[in-house]
Amino acid sequence: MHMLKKCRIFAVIFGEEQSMNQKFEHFEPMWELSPIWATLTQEERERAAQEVKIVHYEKNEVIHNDGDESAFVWMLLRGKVRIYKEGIGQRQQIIRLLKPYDIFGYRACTVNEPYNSSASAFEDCTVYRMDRAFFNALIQENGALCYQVMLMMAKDLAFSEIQTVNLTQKHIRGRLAESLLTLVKNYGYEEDGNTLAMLLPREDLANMSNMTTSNAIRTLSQFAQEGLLSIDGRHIKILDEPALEKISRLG
Amino acid sequence: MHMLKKCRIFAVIFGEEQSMNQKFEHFEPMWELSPIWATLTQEERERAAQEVKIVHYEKNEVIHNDGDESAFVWMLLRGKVRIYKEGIGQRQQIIRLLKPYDIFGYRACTVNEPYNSSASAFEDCTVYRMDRAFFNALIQENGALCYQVMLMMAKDLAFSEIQTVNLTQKHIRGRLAESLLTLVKNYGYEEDGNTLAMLLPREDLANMSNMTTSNAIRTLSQFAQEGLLSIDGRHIKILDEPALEKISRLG
DNA sequence: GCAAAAATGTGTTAAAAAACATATTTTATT
DNA sequence: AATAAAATATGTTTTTTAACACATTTTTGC
Repeated sequence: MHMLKKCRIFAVIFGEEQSMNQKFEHFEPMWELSPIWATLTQEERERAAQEVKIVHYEKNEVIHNDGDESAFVWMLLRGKVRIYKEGIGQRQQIIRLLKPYDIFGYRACTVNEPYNSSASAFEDCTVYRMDRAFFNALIQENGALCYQVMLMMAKDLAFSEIQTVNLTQKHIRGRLAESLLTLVKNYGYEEDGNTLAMLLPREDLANMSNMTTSNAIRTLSQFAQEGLLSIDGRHIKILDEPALEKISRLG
Repeated sequence: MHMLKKCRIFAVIFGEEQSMNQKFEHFEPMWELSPIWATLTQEERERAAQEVKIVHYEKNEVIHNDGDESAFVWMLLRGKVRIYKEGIGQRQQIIRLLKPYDIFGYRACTVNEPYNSSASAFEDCTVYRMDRAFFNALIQENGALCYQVMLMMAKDLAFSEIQTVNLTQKHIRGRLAESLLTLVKNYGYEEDGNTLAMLLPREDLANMSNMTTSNAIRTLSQFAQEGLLSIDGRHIKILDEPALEKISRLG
């Protein structure tokens, strides 16, 4: 589907001004960006400053593939990422969507197994990236970090089990309403207070909701006709969230 | 569906002969039954011997309910347990099936959240049961245990994500074949080498495979007609595992 | 800015699976 | 052992959703 392009790797910059003539954004050190890494000791932070790299991915670039030997753990800094699995006949199921400071790729690394899903960039992204060996060394030596990672996994597991039932038992309208509400919860609204702060193609909405693209388009139009939301290209204004919640709940 | 009956609680017996006049089975201490608990220190083992109770559940008894405040972590000793979620219109989705020495209820306890699924006994069961507070104290003080629990969660998470795609994208035949193979993997065969060592009603097979009971019955009959398996009531003989794998793989 | 490609929108048809109906067999209860 | 209840089996109908077709609009790459 999307081609794998060479990603650009830069040395990590923890607050320092860099001397190269390239233009960089500035990012806080990772232990300030997530409670997971706040558990690192001073010594571990120093090692992290050496080990962790900043990497950029272009829009639609594949970050890792289902079945690839796990090699890295990432924390998203800028942009949005989709985690998905290819199912039968190239239909892809989006498992979850990431926003800045979300961590991904970590499950496969903890068990030294291949990734069991793929990740690709919705838009141009910047991440912190660390080697599997470094991550594993940290979780094995630092109990507080291991505990935090376990809690993160517990959240992901709960979401996945709920998702299984949502996707298998709800009807099309319920599944789409559910996905829209998940997007609201994840990315929130623009300043106007009701436009989804996430522009995504209907195909991705379909892949989140376990339906064909045609049905995502059709059902979204229906919702618009019913006054639950309004559509302006990929800009979706949610007009009646309680009604969407009801549709989602009743299947 | 199934009534909640009062469960019978006995003091834990770690290898000692018990003096009461009731008939007990003998179980090894839990640190000999699972690598998870092998991480316990001597001091923790002594506390566990005090804290952990043996509990019995009758066939079809509910062990915990989706939404209940989490209170216990269990390790199955004898019998089989189904973990499931009620979906739309009382249709239940079996999330996974447990066999002796499997641990359950632990995810909700780690995050102090309500259970997000229900558990009930397929047949008369015996378990080791510990309080949430005790379990949480252990994983917070014992890094090796926390690491083991995290690994277990990583396995459950991988299974759940694979399951989501299986259940949403495969057709009925693929889903049923998949479930049968999961049963084989989990419970194995009787001594004859091809009779599934798990007698379960068609309704449960349907609930594992995201289909109606009628369709589970019908599709199973079809498989029998095609010579992939043979049916004798609830005894299922798998005759052509590679063919089932092919059906499962192709959806 | 223009051409090509991709995405959106909408109607129609076909396939899959649920819902329903009902008979038969098995299991549980008294 | 007799009866009731539950589970199994199977055919028919209806609903849901995918598949297909094609027009229109939007985006992308040069």
